[in-house]
Amino acid sequence: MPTVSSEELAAAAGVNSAKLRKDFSYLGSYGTRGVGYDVEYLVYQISRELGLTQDWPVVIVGIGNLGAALANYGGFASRGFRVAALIDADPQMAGKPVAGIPVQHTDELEKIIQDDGVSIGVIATPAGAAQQVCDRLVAAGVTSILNFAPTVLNVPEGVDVRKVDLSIELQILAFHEQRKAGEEAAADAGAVPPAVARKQQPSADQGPDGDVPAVMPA
Amino acid sequence: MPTVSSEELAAAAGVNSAKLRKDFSYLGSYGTRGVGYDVEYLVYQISRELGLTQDWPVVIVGIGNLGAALANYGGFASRGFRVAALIDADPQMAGKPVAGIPVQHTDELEKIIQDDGVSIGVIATPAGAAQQVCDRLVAAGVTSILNFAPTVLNVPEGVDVRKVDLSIELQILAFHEQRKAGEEAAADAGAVPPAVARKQQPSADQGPDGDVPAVMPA
DNA sequence: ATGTCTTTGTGAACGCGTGCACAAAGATGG
DNA sequence: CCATCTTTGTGCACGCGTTCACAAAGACAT
Repeated sequence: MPTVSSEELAAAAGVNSAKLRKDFSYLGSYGTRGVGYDVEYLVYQISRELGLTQDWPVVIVGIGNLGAALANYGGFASRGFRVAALIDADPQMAGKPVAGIPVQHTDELEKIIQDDGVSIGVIATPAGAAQQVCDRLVAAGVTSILNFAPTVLNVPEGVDVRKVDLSIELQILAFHEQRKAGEEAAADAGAVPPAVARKQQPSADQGPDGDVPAVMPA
Repeated sequence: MPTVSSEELAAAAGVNSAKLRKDFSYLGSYGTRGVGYDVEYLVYQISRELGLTQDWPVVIVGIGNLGAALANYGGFASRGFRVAALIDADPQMAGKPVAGIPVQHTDELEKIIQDDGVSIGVIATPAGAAQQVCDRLVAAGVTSILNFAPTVLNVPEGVDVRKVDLSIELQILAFHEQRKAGEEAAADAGAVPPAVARKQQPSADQGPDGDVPAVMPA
């Protein structure tokens, strides 16, 4: 029976082994003292907890460059996601296959969602259309939305929205870049405030978004 | 002179006003007691600190659907980013304009980076090509890389890498979705461990990635 | 000038997650 | 069956960020 110790896993992931064990302990006692964790069993338990064993049908609305890129993205299937439908407002797109899936017109949106029991929607439309699409998704029964449009969406209670702003990642890189450049100049007495000064961790940890202030101008 | 109080800003951003003031204080004392912050001045100071006032030339390597989507993305220009070049390995792409910018062949990579003094590179290639592209970017002088390919990149010390995995965001939504569905069933005595149980904050805070365990199987 | 009122900037307390360190558990060998 | 060795699971302490609460500062009216 192939096993791993928390120490091995921690080293591979670049985290502390105690933290890893404590995290696992929240899922239950799946390890064997003196031996470690049964790899196969552990993978199954974590997969189950994260929802990877379930089938998640998703719809992608807005089949422009980004929508097409998402439809072609290979990483979804292996994580339990299934592209149930591609939807676009342009009648010209209707029927045209993208990533092997025929694009359907926005008129079909409600029907698709209800028929397939879709609870997760991806919005890759222009900013102007996002809120409207969002409202229709929610009305049709979607309760989780991944938003790529540069707009803040208003949703009723109980609906989750995650916003992906591609420029924010660049922003963070530029922020560090700037700091690299000004490092010598700013080296004199505390010119760099503590909360902003810390650079990334020694280990491979890109630390969510933490090193950049939360508020920023449009 | 248009001003805002920390209280107003905090309410708009959904954060605590004290935290906001403390954050601002790291940048300096830009407020006026009894009045608030001069909007224009504050925006300028924050922009400058974040590097928005600088010009950041970036190159995008790999002009598939995703690369094209990035090239067309409007949010870059307003944040100080300028697409210096689009690069692709396919000779067929060379010269073809995407988002008004002609695509150049990978052979030109080093020259472009050095000529334009590019320090930020975006990798939107297939996974197989990513490390190779990365190495060339770094060798040519790039010190910050935004990686969309589903691979972990190896880079020398001093080079920043941020990885964007589009499926992780879906993962997080599915995780919450699963919890919503199983909520009634799991309502009995502590079936949901504390660290995993907490849902999103009362205020509009999608909280980086915090509510999902850091380690997960491939 | 003096007083009042608003809002900042920050010292201090609180809370939470991380890491340490160790006892308990189980495997393995004699 | 006992001793030893490995590795888990976790109580506890530390550190850091968030929040509270208030004194200081400045605007504005009288």
